[in-house]
Amino acid sequence: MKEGPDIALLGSLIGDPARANILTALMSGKALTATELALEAGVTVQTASSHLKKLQDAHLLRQRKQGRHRYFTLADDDVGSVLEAMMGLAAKRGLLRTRTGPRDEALRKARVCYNHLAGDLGVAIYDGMVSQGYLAEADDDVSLTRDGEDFAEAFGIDLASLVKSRRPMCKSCLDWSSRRTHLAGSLGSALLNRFYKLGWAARVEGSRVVEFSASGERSLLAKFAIKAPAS
Amino acid sequence: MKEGPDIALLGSLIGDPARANILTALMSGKALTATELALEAGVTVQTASSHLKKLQDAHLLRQRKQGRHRYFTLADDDVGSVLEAMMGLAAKRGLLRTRTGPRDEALRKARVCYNHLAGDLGVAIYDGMVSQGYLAEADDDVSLTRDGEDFAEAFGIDLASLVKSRRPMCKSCLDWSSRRTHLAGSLGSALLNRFYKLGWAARVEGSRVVEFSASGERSLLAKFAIKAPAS
DNA sequence: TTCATGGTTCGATCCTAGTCGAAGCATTCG
DNA sequence: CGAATGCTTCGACTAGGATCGAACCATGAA
Repeated sequence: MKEGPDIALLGSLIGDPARANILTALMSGKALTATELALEAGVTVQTASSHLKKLQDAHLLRQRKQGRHRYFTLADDDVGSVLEAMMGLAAKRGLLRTRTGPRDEALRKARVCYNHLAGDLGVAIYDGMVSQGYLAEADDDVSLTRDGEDFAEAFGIDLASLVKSRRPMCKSCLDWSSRRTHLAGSLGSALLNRFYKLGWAARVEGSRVVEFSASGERSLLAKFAIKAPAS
Repeated sequence: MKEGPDIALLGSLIGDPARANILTALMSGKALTATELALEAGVTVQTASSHLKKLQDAHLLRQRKQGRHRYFTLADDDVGSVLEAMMGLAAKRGLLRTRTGPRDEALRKARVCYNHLAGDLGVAIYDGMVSQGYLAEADDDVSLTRDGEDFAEAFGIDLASLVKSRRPMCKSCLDWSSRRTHLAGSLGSALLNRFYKLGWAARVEGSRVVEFSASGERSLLAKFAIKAPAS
Protein backbone atom coordinates (compact mmCIF):
# COMPACT_ATOMS: atom_id res chain seq x y z
CA MET A 1 0.00 0.00 0.00
CA LYS A 2 1.00 3.54 -0.68
CA GLU A 3 3.68 2.46 -3.05
CA GLY A 4 4.87 4.35 -6.05
CA PRO A 5 4.50 7.99 -7.00
CA ASP A 6 1.78 10.22 -5.69
CA ILE A 7 -0.99 10.21 -8.19
CA ALA A 8 -3.50 12.06 -6.04
CA LEU A 9 -1.65 15.35 -6.11
CA LEU A 10 -1.44 15.27 -9.86
CA GLY A 11 -5.05 14.25 -10.13
CA SER A 12 -6.32 16.98 -7.86
CA LEU A 13 -4.38 19.54 -9.84
CA ILE A 14 -6.05 18.46 -13.05
CA GLY A 15 -9.29 17.84 -11.24
CA ASP A 16 -10.31 21.43 -10.74
CA PRO A 17 -12.43 22.69 -13.65
CA ALA A 18 -10.64 26.00 -13.90
CA ARG A 19 -7.23 24.37 -13.97
CA ALA A 20 -8.43 21.74 -16.42
CA ASN A 21 -9.57 24.50 -18.73
CA ILE A 22 -6.23 26.22 -18.42
CA LEU A 23 -4.35 23.05 -19.24
CA THR A 24 -6.65 22.24 -22.14
CA ALA A 25 -6.14 25.72 -23.52
CA LEU A 26 -2.39 25.33 -23.30
CA MET A 27 -2.62 22.07 -25.23
CA SER A 28 -2.85 24.34 -28.24
CA GLY A 29 0.85 24.86 -27.78
CA LYS A 30 0.51 28.60 -27.83
CA ALA A 31 2.01 30.58 -24.99
CA LEU A 32 -0.79 32.44 -23.26
CA THR A 33 -0.83 35.21 -20.73
CA ALA A 34 -2.49 35.01 -17.33
CA THR A 35 -5.38 37.20 -18.40
CA GLU A 36 -6.03 35.17 -21.52
CA LEU A 37 -6.02 32.00 -19.45
CA ALA A 38 -8.35 33.53 -16.92
CA LEU A 39 -10.80 34.35 -19.70
CA GLU A 40 -10.41 30.86 -21.08
CA ALA A 41 -11.07 29.27 -17.73
CA GLY A 42 -13.96 31.53 -16.94
CA VAL A 43 -12.58 32.94 -13.72
CA THR A 44 -11.15 36.26 -12.60
CA VAL A 45 -7.50 37.06 -12.94
CA GLN A 46 -6.84 36.63 -9.23
CA THR A 47 -8.09 33.10 -9.13
CA ALA A 48 -6.31 32.23 -12.32
CA SER A 49 -3.12 33.58 -10.83
CA SER A 50 -3.44 31.32 -7.82
CA HIS A 51 -4.11 28.33 -10.04
CA LEU A 52 -1.14 29.13 -12.23
CA LYS A 53 1.06 29.31 -9.19
CA LYS A 54 -0.02 25.85 -8.09
CA LEU A 55 0.52 24.38 -11.51
CA GLN A 56 3.95 25.91 -11.64
CA ASP A 57 4.88 24.57 -8.23
CA ALA A 58 4.11 21.10 -9.52
CA HIS A 59 6.27 21.78 -12.57
CA LEU A 60 3.41 21.26 -14.96
CA LEU A 61 3.72 24.75 -16.36
CA ARG A 62 6.59 26.92 -17.43
CA GLN A 63 6.63 30.69 -17.32
CA ARG A 64 8.44 33.08 -19.60
CA LYS A 65 8.67 36.76 -18.83
CA GLN A 66 8.55 39.09 -21.77
CA GLY A 67 8.18 42.75 -21.10
CA ARG A 68 5.31 43.20 -18.76
CA HIS A 69 3.64 40.06 -19.97
CA ARG A 70 4.09 36.62 -18.56
CA TYR A 71 3.56 33.79 -20.95
CA PHE A 72 2.63 30.35 -19.81
CA THR A 73 3.18 27.06 -21.62
CA LEU A 74 3.05 23.43 -20.66
CA ALA A 75 6.29 22.38 -19.02
CA ASP A 76 7.11 19.82 -21.69
CA ASP A 77 5.78 17.16 -24.03
CA ASP A 78 5.25 14.66 -21.24
CA VAL A 79 2.59 16.79 -19.66
CA GLY A 80 0.85 17.03 -23.00
CA SER A 81 1.00 13.28 -23.44
CA VAL A 82 -0.61 12.58 -20.11
CA LEU A 83 -3.33 15.11 -20.83
CA GLU A 84 -4.04 13.48 -24.19
CA ALA A 85 -4.13 10.08 -22.55
CA MET A 86 -6.61 11.31 -19.97
CA MET A 87 -8.75 12.85 -22.70
CA GLY A 88 -8.73 9.50 -24.43
CA LEU A 89 -9.98 7.71 -21.38
CA ALA A 90 -12.54 10.40 -20.60
CA ALA A 91 -13.85 10.30 -24.16
CA LYS A 92 -14.17 6.55 -24.07
CA ARG A 93 -16.06 6.64 -20.79
CA GLY A 94 -18.56 9.01 -22.27
CA LEU A 95 -17.46 11.79 -20.02
CA LEU A 96 -17.69 14.14 -22.93
CA ARG A 97 -18.50 17.74 -22.43
CA THR A 98 -22.16 18.45 -22.78
CA ARG A 99 -21.73 20.89 -25.58
CA THR A 100 -20.29 19.11 -28.62
CA GLY A 101 -20.48 21.55 -31.44
CA PRO A 102 -19.59 21.29 -35.10
CA ARG A 103 -16.06 22.12 -34.13
CA ASP A 104 -15.71 18.68 -32.70
CA GLU A 105 -15.55 17.10 -36.12
CA ALA A 106 -12.85 19.50 -37.21
CA LEU A 107 -10.95 18.70 -34.02
CA ARG A 108 -10.98 15.04 -34.82
CA LYS A 109 -9.66 15.64 -38.28
CA ALA A 110 -6.72 17.90 -37.52
CA ARG A 111 -5.70 19.71 -34.40
CA VAL A 112 -2.64 20.96 -32.62
CA CYS A 113 -1.33 18.68 -29.91
CA TYR A 114 0.90 20.98 -27.91
CA ASN A 115 3.22 21.73 -30.82
CA HIS A 116 2.63 19.11 -33.47
CA LEU A 117 -0.23 17.81 -35.58
CA ALA A 118 -2.77 15.37 -34.17
CA GLY A 119 -6.08 14.01 -35.34
CA ASP A 120 -6.87 11.82 -38.32
CA LEU A 121 -4.46 13.67 -40.56
CA GLY A 122 -1.69 13.48 -38.00
CA VAL A 123 -2.16 9.74 -37.72
CA ALA A 124 -2.29 9.38 -41.50
CA ILE A 125 1.00 11.22 -41.91
CA TYR A 126 2.63 9.00 -39.37
CA ASP A 127 1.33 5.86 -41.07
CA GLY A 128 2.41 7.14 -44.45
CA MET A 129 5.93 7.86 -43.28
CA VAL A 130 6.23 4.42 -41.76
CA SER A 131 4.96 2.63 -44.84
CA GLN A 132 7.31 4.67 -47.03
CA GLY A 133 10.21 3.60 -44.86
CA TYR A 134 10.92 7.11 -43.62
CA LEU A 135 10.25 6.26 -40.02
CA ALA A 136 11.46 3.15 -38.24
CA GLU A 137 9.73 1.88 -35.15
CA ALA A 138 11.80 0.10 -32.58
CA ASP A 139 10.42 -0.73 -29.20
CA ASP A 140 8.55 2.33 -28.09
CA ASP A 141 10.88 4.68 -29.92
CA VAL A 142 10.60 5.97 -33.43
CA SER A 143 13.52 7.14 -35.48
CA LEU A 144 14.17 8.70 -38.83
CA THR A 145 15.77 6.44 -41.45
CA ARG A 146 18.33 7.60 -44.03
CA ASP A 147 15.54 7.78 -46.59
CA GLY A 148 13.54 9.73 -44.07
CA GLU A 149 16.35 12.22 -43.59
CA ASP A 150 16.56 12.81 -47.32
CA PHE A 151 12.81 13.20 -47.48
CA ALA A 152 12.74 15.72 -44.66
CA GLU A 153 15.57 17.80 -46.09
CA ALA A 154 13.89 17.82 -49.48
CA PHE A 155 10.71 18.96 -47.80
CA GLY A 156 12.54 21.98 -46.48
CA ILE A 157 13.34 20.98 -42.94
CA ASP A 158 16.71 21.84 -41.47
CA LEU A 159 17.57 18.67 -39.60
CA ALA A 160 20.84 20.04 -38.27
CA SER A 161 19.04 22.64 -36.18
CA LEU A 162 16.65 20.03 -34.86
CA VAL A 163 19.51 17.87 -33.69
CA LYS A 164 20.90 20.75 -31.71
CA SER A 165 17.75 21.12 -29.65
CA ARG A 166 17.85 18.91 -26.62
CA ARG A 167 14.44 17.37 -26.99
CA PRO A 168 14.13 14.14 -28.98
CA MET A 169 13.55 14.54 -32.70
CA CYS A 170 11.02 11.75 -33.03
CA LYS A 171 8.47 10.76 -30.48
CA SER A 172 5.17 9.05 -30.76
CA CYS A 173 2.09 10.47 -29.15
CA LEU A 174 -1.31 8.90 -28.71
CA ASP A 175 -4.47 10.52 -30.08
CA TRP A 176 -7.50 10.86 -27.86
CA SER A 177 -9.79 10.82 -30.87
CA SER A 178 -8.52 7.97 -32.97
CA ARG A 179 -6.47 6.21 -30.28
CA ARG A 180 -3.63 5.77 -32.72
CA THR A 181 -0.11 7.08 -32.80
CA HIS A 182 1.05 10.27 -34.43
CA LEU A 183 4.40 11.97 -34.66
CA ALA A 184 5.57 14.34 -31.93
CA GLY A 185 9.02 15.60 -31.04
CA SER A 186 10.96 18.37 -32.72
CA LEU A 187 10.44 16.81 -36.14
CA GLY A 188 6.72 16.71 -35.55
CA SER A 189 6.60 20.38 -34.73
CA ALA A 190 8.93 21.24 -37.61
CA LEU A 191 6.61 19.48 -40.03
CA LEU A 192 3.62 21.39 -38.75
CA ASN A 193 5.46 24.68 -39.10
CA ARG A 194 6.37 23.72 -42.63
CA PHE A 195 2.69 23.14 -43.42
CA TYR A 196 1.94 26.65 -42.20
CA LYS A 197 4.77 28.13 -44.23
CA LEU A 198 3.68 26.37 -47.37
CA GLY A 199 0.20 27.71 -46.88
CA TRP A 200 -1.27 24.25 -46.70
CA ALA A 201 -2.85 24.83 -43.36
CA ALA A 202 -3.66 27.53 -40.84
CA ARG A 203 -4.66 27.69 -37.23
CA VAL A 204 -8.23 28.59 -36.40
CA GLU A 205 -7.99 31.44 -33.95
CA GLY A 206 -8.83 30.60 -30.36
CA SER A 207 -9.00 26.89 -30.96
CA ARG A 208 -6.86 23.82 -31.37
CA VAL A 209 -8.31 23.21 -34.82
CA VAL A 210 -5.97 23.21 -37.79
CA GLU A 211 -7.69 23.92 -41.07
CA PHE A 212 -6.23 22.63 -44.29
CA SER A 213 -7.05 24.29 -47.59
CA ALA A 214 -8.43 22.00 -50.28
CA SER A 215 -5.24 22.17 -52.30
CA GLY A 216 -3.15 21.95 -49.14
CA GLU A 217 -4.82 18.72 -48.17
CA ARG A 218 -4.34 17.29 -51.66
CA SER A 219 -0.65 18.15 -51.56
CA LEU A 220 -0.36 16.61 -48.13
CA LEU A 221 -2.00 13.35 -49.13
CA ALA A 222 0.23 13.10 -52.19
CA LYS A 223 3.43 14.02 -50.41
CA PHE A 224 3.01 11.48 -47.66
CA ALA A 225 1.56 8.76 -49.85
CA ILE A 226 -1.60 8.52 -47.86
CA LYS A 227 -3.98 6.06 -49.46
CA ALA A 228 -7.34 6.23 -47.76
CA PRO A 229 -8.10 9.92 -47.31
CA ALA A 230 -9.12 10.53 -43.74
CA SER A 231 -12.87 10.91 -43.94
CA MET B 1 -12.18 26.95 -25.36
CA LYS B 2 -13.78 24.06 -23.61
CA GLU B 3 -13.05 21.75 -26.46
CA GLY B 4 -12.51 18.07 -26.24
CA PRO B 5 -13.38 15.60 -23.54
CA ASP B 6 -13.82 16.61 -19.95
CA ILE B 7 -10.60 16.00 -18.16
CA ALA B 8 -11.59 17.64 -14.90
CA LEU B 9 -14.07 15.00 -13.86
CA LEU B 10 -11.53 12.27 -14.41
CA GLY B 11 -8.87 14.27 -12.63
CA SER B 12 -11.00 14.99 -9.61
CA LEU B 13 -11.87 11.31 -9.33
CA ILE B 14 -8.22 10.39 -9.21
CA GLY B 15 -7.41 13.49 -7.21
CA ASP B 16 -8.83 12.38 -3.91
CA PRO B 17 -6.20 10.62 -1.78
CA ALA B 18 -8.53 7.84 -0.70
CA ARG B 19 -9.59 7.10 -4.25
CA ALA B 20 -6.03 7.33 -5.49
CA ASN B 21 -5.03 4.73 -2.92
CA ILE B 22 -7.87 2.50 -4.00
CA LEU B 23 -6.88 2.75 -7.65
CA THR B 24 -3.22 2.19 -6.86
CA ALA B 25 -4.12 -0.87 -4.85
CA LEU B 26 -6.14 -2.23 -7.74
CA MET B 27 -3.19 -1.72 -10.07
CA SER B 28 -1.97 -4.95 -8.55
CA GLY B 29 -4.58 -6.62 -10.71
CA LYS B 30 -6.04 -8.52 -7.83
CA ALA B 31 -9.74 -8.28 -7.25
CA LEU B 32 -10.27 -6.77 -3.83
CA THR B 33 -13.32 -6.43 -1.61
CA ALA B 34 -14.68 -3.16 -0.32
CA THR B 35 -13.34 -3.78 3.17
CA GLU B 36 -9.88 -4.59 1.92
CA LEU B 37 -9.87 -1.43 -0.15
CA ALA B 38 -11.06 0.60 2.80
CA LEU B 39 -8.14 -0.68 4.83
CA GLU B 40 -5.80 0.04 1.97
CA ALA B 41 -7.08 3.57 1.58
CA GLY B 42 -7.06 4.27 5.29
CA VAL B 43 -10.73 5.14 5.59
CA THR B 44 -13.80 3.48 7.04
CA VAL B 45 -15.94 1.12 5.03
CA GLN B 46 -18.71 3.67 4.62
CA THR B 47 -16.48 6.23 2.97
CA ALA B 48 -14.84 3.61 0.82
CA SER B 49 -18.24 2.49 -0.31
CA SER B 50 -19.15 5.98 -1.42
CA HIS B 51 -15.87 6.32 -3.29
CA LEU B 52 -16.33 2.99 -4.99
CA LYS B 53 -19.75 4.03 -6.12
CA LYS B 54 -18.36 7.15 -7.73
CA LEU B 55 -15.58 5.28 -9.44
CA GLN B 56 -18.08 2.79 -10.78
CA ASP B 57 -20.38 5.50 -12.06
CA ALA B 58 -17.47 6.82 -14.09
CA HIS B 59 -16.82 3.31 -15.40
CA LEU B 60 -13.34 3.20 -13.97
CA LEU B 61 -14.10 0.18 -11.83
CA ARG B 62 -15.91 -3.06 -12.38
CA GLN B 63 -17.72 -5.01 -9.74
CA ARG B 64 -18.22 -8.75 -9.49
CA LYS B 65 -20.55 -10.27 -6.97
CA GLN B 66 -19.46 -13.51 -5.49
CA GLY B 67 -21.41 -14.85 -2.56
CA ARG B 68 -21.68 -12.13 -0.02
CA HIS B 69 -18.48 -10.52 -1.21
CA ARG B 70 -18.15 -7.89 -3.86
CA TYR B 71 -14.91 -7.85 -5.70
CA PHE B 72 -13.63 -4.76 -7.40
CA THR B 73 -11.16 -4.53 -10.28
CA LEU B 74 -10.13 -1.84 -12.68
CA ALA B 75 -12.58 -1.60 -15.55
CA ASP B 76 -10.00 -2.47 -18.19
CA ASP B 77 -6.42 -2.10 -19.31
CA ASP B 78 -6.94 1.46 -20.49
CA VAL B 79 -7.56 2.66 -16.98
CA GLY B 80 -4.38 0.97 -15.87
CA SER B 81 -2.44 2.58 -18.69
CA VAL B 82 -3.56 6.06 -17.78
CA LEU B 83 -2.72 5.46 -14.14
CA GLU B 84 0.75 4.26 -15.09
CA ALA B 85 1.20 7.30 -17.31
CA MET B 86 0.21 9.59 -14.47
CA MET B 87 2.59 7.80 -12.13
CA GLY B 88 5.32 8.35 -14.67
CA LEU B 89 4.68 12.05 -14.80
CA ALA B 90 4.33 12.35 -11.05
CA ALA B 91 7.57 10.46 -10.50
CA LYS B 92 9.42 12.66 -12.95
CA ARG B 93 8.14 15.81 -11.30
CA GLY B 94 9.50 14.63 -8.00
CA LEU B 95 6.03 14.27 -6.59
CA LEU B 96 7.09 11.04 -5.00
CA ARG B 97 5.53 9.85 -1.84
CA THR B 98 7.51 10.81 1.20
CA ARG B 99 8.13 7.29 2.33
CA THR B 100 10.32 5.52 -0.22
CA GLY B 101 11.41 2.33 1.41
CA PRO B 102 13.62 -0.51 0.23
CA ARG B 103 10.59 -1.90 -1.51
CA ASP B 104 10.93 0.78 -4.10
CA GLU B 105 13.92 -0.86 -5.69
CA ALA B 106 12.12 -4.17 -5.92
CA LEU B 107 9.19 -2.36 -7.47
CA ARG B 108 11.38 -0.99 -10.18
CA LYS B 109 12.78 -4.37 -10.97
CA ALA B 110 9.60 -6.39 -11.28
CA ARG B 111 6.04 -5.63 -10.36
CA VAL B 112 2.53 -6.44 -11.37
CA CYS B 113 0.90 -3.91 -13.66
CA TYR B 114 -2.79 -4.70 -13.41
CA ASN B 115 -2.39 -8.27 -14.65
CA HIS B 116 0.96 -8.51 -16.38
CA LEU B 117 4.61 -7.99 -15.57
CA ALA B 118 6.14 -4.52 -15.49
CA GLY B 119 9.43 -3.10 -14.31
CA ASP B 120 12.91 -3.67 -15.67
CA LEU B 121 12.31 -7.36 -16.19
CA GLY B 122 9.03 -6.75 -17.97
CA VAL B 123 10.74 -4.35 -20.33
CA ALA B 124 13.60 -6.78 -20.87
CA ILE B 125 11.21 -9.58 -21.80
CA TYR B 126 9.50 -7.34 -24.30
CA ASP B 127 12.80 -6.29 -25.86
CA GLY B 128 13.97 -9.86 -25.99
CA MET B 129 10.83 -11.03 -27.74
CA VAL B 130 11.10 -8.28 -30.30
CA SER B 131 14.74 -8.95 -31.05
CA GLN B 132 14.04 -12.65 -31.39
CA GLY B 133 11.35 -11.89 -33.90
CA TYR B 134 8.56 -13.19 -31.74
CA LEU B 135 6.81 -9.86 -31.55
CA ALA B 136 6.24 -7.51 -34.44
CA GLU B 137 5.63 -3.84 -33.86
CA ALA B 138 3.44 -1.98 -36.30
CA ASP B 139 2.27 1.51 -35.58
CA ASP B 140 1.23 1.51 -31.97
CA ASP B 141 0.13 -2.11 -32.08
CA VAL B 142 2.15 -5.18 -31.32
CA SER B 143 1.40 -8.61 -32.69
CA LEU B 144 2.68 -12.11 -32.32
CA THR B 145 4.58 -13.53 -35.30
CA ARG B 146 4.43 -17.16 -36.44
CA ASP B 147 7.71 -17.79 -34.67
CA GLY B 148 6.23 -16.10 -31.64
CA GLU B 149 3.20 -18.38 -31.72
CA ASP B 150 5.43 -21.44 -31.79
CA PHE B 151 7.49 -20.03 -28.97
CA ALA B 152 4.46 -19.32 -26.83
CA GLU B 153 2.93 -22.76 -27.37
CA ALA B 154 6.25 -24.39 -26.56
CA PHE B 155 6.38 -22.33 -23.40
CA GLY B 156 3.11 -23.85 -22.33
CA ILE B 157 0.62 -21.17 -23.24
CA ASP B 158 -2.71 -22.13 -24.76
CA LEU B 159 -3.11 -19.53 -27.46
CA ALA B 160 -6.49 -20.83 -28.56
CA SER B 161 -8.07 -19.88 -25.26
CA LEU B 162 -6.46 -16.44 -25.41
CA VAL B 163 -7.96 -15.80 -28.81
CA LYS B 164 -11.39 -16.54 -27.47
CA SER B 165 -11.20 -13.80 -24.87
CA ARG B 166 -12.37 -10.53 -26.28
CA ARG B 167 -9.50 -8.39 -25.10
CA PRO B 168 -6.51 -7.98 -27.41
CA MET B 169 -3.80 -10.56 -27.08
CA CYS B 170 -0.89 -8.18 -27.40
CA LYS B 171 -0.78 -4.64 -26.18
CA SER B 172 2.05 -2.42 -25.17
CA CYS B 173 2.03 -0.61 -21.87
CA LEU B 174 4.35 2.11 -20.63
CA ASP B 175 6.37 1.73 -17.44
CA TRP B 176 6.39 4.55 -14.93
CA SER B 177 9.78 3.49 -13.65
CA SER B 178 11.80 2.89 -16.79
CA ARG B 179 9.52 4.78 -19.18
CA ARG B 180 9.84 1.98 -21.70
CA THR B 181 7.34 -0.41 -23.17
CA HIS B 182 6.42 -3.79 -21.83
CA LEU B 183 3.91 -6.40 -22.89
CA ALA B 184 0.31 -6.23 -21.71
CA GLY B 185 -2.84 -7.87 -23.07
CA SER B 186 -3.98 -11.41 -22.53
CA LEU B 187 -0.64 -12.79 -23.65
CA GLY B 188 1.12 -10.60 -21.13
CA SER B 189 -0.99 -11.90 -18.30
CA ALA B 190 -0.70 -15.49 -19.54
CA LEU B 191 3.08 -15.19 -19.47
CA LEU B 192 3.05 -13.90 -15.93
CA ASN B 193 0.79 -16.75 -14.81
CA ARG B 194 3.17 -19.17 -16.47
CA PHE B 195 6.05 -17.73 -14.45
CA TYR B 196 4.08 -18.35 -11.30
CA LYS B 197 3.23 -21.91 -12.35
CA LEU B 198 6.82 -22.69 -13.18
CA GLY B 199 7.85 -21.47 -9.78
CA TRP B 200 10.10 -18.83 -11.27
CA ALA B 201 8.41 -16.02 -9.46
CA ALA B 202 5.92 -15.26 -6.71
CA ARG B 203 3.91 -12.30 -5.54
CA VAL B 204 4.96 -10.53 -2.37
CA GLU B 205 1.84 -10.41 -0.26
CA GLY B 206 0.15 -7.06 0.03
CA SER B 207 2.35 -5.43 -2.57
CA ARG B 208 2.78 -5.11 -6.29
CA VAL B 209 6.27 -6.55 -6.08
CA VAL B 210 7.02 -9.75 -7.96
CA GLU B 211 9.96 -11.65 -6.59
CA PHE B 212 11.95 -13.94 -8.84
CA SER B 213 13.99 -16.77 -7.40
CA ALA B 214 17.65 -16.84 -8.39
CA SER B 215 17.16 -19.85 -10.62
CA GLY B 216 13.89 -18.47 -11.90
CA GLU B 217 15.56 -15.29 -13.02
CA ARG B 218 18.33 -17.24 -14.72
CA SER B 219 15.81 -19.33 -16.60
CA LEU B 220 13.94 -16.21 -17.59
CA LEU B 221 17.00 -14.45 -18.93
CA ALA B 222 17.95 -17.52 -20.93
CA LYS B 223 14.49 -18.21 -22.28
CA PHE B 224 13.93 -14.72 -23.57
CA ALA B 225 17.48 -14.19 -24.78
CA ILE B 226 18.00 -11.17 -22.59
CA LYS B 227 21.53 -9.91 -22.90
CA ALA B 228 22.18 -7.28 -20.32
CA PRO B 229 20.65 -8.55 -17.08
CA ALA B 230 18.49 -5.87 -15.59
CA SER B 231 20.59 -4.52 -12.77
C1' DT C 1 7.08 61.98 -12.33
C1' DT C 2 2.48 60.37 -13.09
C1' DC C 3 -0.60 57.31 -15.25
C1' DA C 4 -2.02 52.93 -17.13
C1' DT C 5 -1.72 48.09 -17.63
C1' DG C 6 -0.63 43.32 -16.26
C1' DG C 7 -0.06 40.25 -12.18
C1' DT C 8 0.26 38.91 -7.51
C1' DT C 9 -0.96 38.79 -2.53
C1' DC C 10 -4.15 39.18 1.26
C1' DG C 11 -8.40 38.46 3.59
C1' DA C 12 -13.07 37.17 4.03
C1' DT C 13 -16.76 34.39 2.36
C1' DC C 14 -18.98 30.52 0.87
C1' DC C 15 -19.78 25.95 -0.47
C1' DT C 16 -18.66 21.53 -1.88
C1' DA C 17 -17.09 17.11 -0.87
C1' DG C 18 -14.93 13.93 2.35
C1' DT C 19 -15.69 11.86 6.70
C1' DC C 20 -17.82 8.87 10.10
C1' DG C 21 -21.84 7.18 13.38
C1' DA C 22 -25.92 4.85 13.13
C1' DA C 23 -29.30 2.46 10.88
C1' DG C 24 -30.81 -0.39 7.02
C1' DC C 25 -30.40 -4.37 3.38
C1' DA C 26 -28.68 -8.61 1.72
C1' DT C 27 -26.53 -13.06 2.06
C1' DT C 28 -24.78 -16.97 4.29
C1' DC C 29 -24.18 -20.02 8.22
C1' DG C 30 -25.59 -22.57 12.33
C1' DC D 1 -35.47 -18.95 12.10
C1' DG D 2 -31.96 -15.96 14.44
C1' DA D 3 -27.19 -14.40 14.26
C1' DA D 4 -23.27 -12.78 11.95
C1' DT D 5 -20.90 -10.74 8.25
C1' DG D 6 -20.32 -7.63 4.26
C1' DC D 7 -21.78 -3.66 2.31
C1' DT D 8 -24.80 0.48 1.32
C1' DT D 9 -27.63 4.51 2.54
C1' DC D 10 -28.77 8.43 5.39
C1' DG D 11 -27.72 12.41 8.01
C1' DA D 12 -24.89 15.62 10.29
C1' DC D 13 -20.40 17.64 10.88
C1' DT D 14 -16.31 19.70 9.35
C1' DA D 15 -12.37 21.30 6.80
C1' DG D 16 -10.20 22.61 2.84
C1' DG D 17 -10.19 25.00 -1.17
C1' DA D 18 -12.12 27.85 -4.75
C1' DT D 19 -13.68 32.35 -5.42
C1' DC D 20 -13.61 37.37 -5.69
C1' DG D 21 -12.93 42.41 -3.82
C1' DA D 22 -9.46 45.28 -2.63
C1' DA D 23 -5.00 46.56 -2.00
C1' DC D 24 -0.39 46.03 -3.47
C1' DC D 25 3.89 45.49 -6.79
C1' DA D 26 6.19 45.83 -11.32
C1' DT D 27 6.86 47.35 -15.87
C1' DG D 28 6.29 50.42 -19.59
C1' DA D 29 4.41 54.75 -21.67
C1' DA D 30 3.58 59.78 -21.61
